[in-house]
Amino acid sequence: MEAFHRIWKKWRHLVIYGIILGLLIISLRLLRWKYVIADQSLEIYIGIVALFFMGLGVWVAMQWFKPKSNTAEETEFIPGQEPLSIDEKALENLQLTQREQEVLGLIVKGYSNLEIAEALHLSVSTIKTHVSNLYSKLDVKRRGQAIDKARKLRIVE
Amino acid sequence: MEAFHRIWKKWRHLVIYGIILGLLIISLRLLRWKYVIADQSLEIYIGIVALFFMGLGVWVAMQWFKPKSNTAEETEFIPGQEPLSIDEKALENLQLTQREQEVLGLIVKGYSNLEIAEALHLSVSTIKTHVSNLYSKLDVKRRGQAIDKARKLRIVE
DNA sequence: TTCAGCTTCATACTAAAGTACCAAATCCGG
DNA sequence: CCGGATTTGGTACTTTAGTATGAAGCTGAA
Repeated sequence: MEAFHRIWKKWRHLVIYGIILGLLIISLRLLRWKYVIADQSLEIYIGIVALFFMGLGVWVAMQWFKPKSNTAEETEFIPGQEPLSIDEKALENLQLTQREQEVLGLIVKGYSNLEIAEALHLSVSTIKTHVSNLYSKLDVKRRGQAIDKARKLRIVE
Repeated sequence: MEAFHRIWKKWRHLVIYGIILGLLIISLRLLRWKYVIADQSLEIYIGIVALFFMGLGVWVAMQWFKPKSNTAEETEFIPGQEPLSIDEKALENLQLTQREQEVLGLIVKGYSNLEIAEALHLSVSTIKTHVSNLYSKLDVKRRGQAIDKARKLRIVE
């Protein structure tokens, strides 16, 4: 069972592709089957195909958008610092993760945990986890302190 | 009931898209009744439907992952104004009392109600009263919003 | 493959914040 | 002196915020 789990983890995507191909073939066969079956069945098959391809479209888009993580890390840094720009060095020193920076950005805008969760499509529990870790790294105890510190360190807009 | 509410809040967009999808399918069926499609072009017809719905799926996913636009009100930025000074006019318009201004000043510094009470030699009850009145005048619901609004209105340092 | 770090989510709890309503003392202008 | 606004404080309650802990999946590097 353990071996199966590992194999599944590694070849999951290939299996999904296989299932998709299988479904495609099946749908095509069903379409042929339609020639022998009553006409009204065709509507159902078209609906199935439409649903399936819409789901496929969603999945494809998710694959396209999700792994689109940091490709633009390099920010040109001109010695003469802009007084209103973000202090990249301070940001690096804090070792904040991507999510923590996102959450911090919304906290500064006055979002509640629930609003942050909805904006990022996450659960409130997750937000609380990020917020707690954030406070540890910022060495603060409360939201207001975090906002104040983030502004003083110029790690948010 | 509470759980249902949370789930609804999170997935309501998907539900709406599902309804739209259903309407589209119905319209397709109606189209088929009006324009009889020759058997030879059935495969093409199916292909078009598949492509269309896959595109629709991609679009839905894009909507789903699209970051929410920030509708927060921005302060008018008049060139002649000093960007770092306190906006006295905005302050007057709010009709904040002396105490409320003091409390607001400490709130934006990250003070808790208890800390504010100690700093001003007052009880926490009193601070809560001032804070509540403050929120009413600022038209906000939470501490973070008050901080954000106070900064945007430039009524604090 | 293994492992550390990141992300996600849950439960259970405590602490802080916030609301609603009330009431008393003070201050200040008419 | 009266009355409105301010200031102070309380009780009771609901809502958010925050902590602690555990668990699981994923990813990238060793």
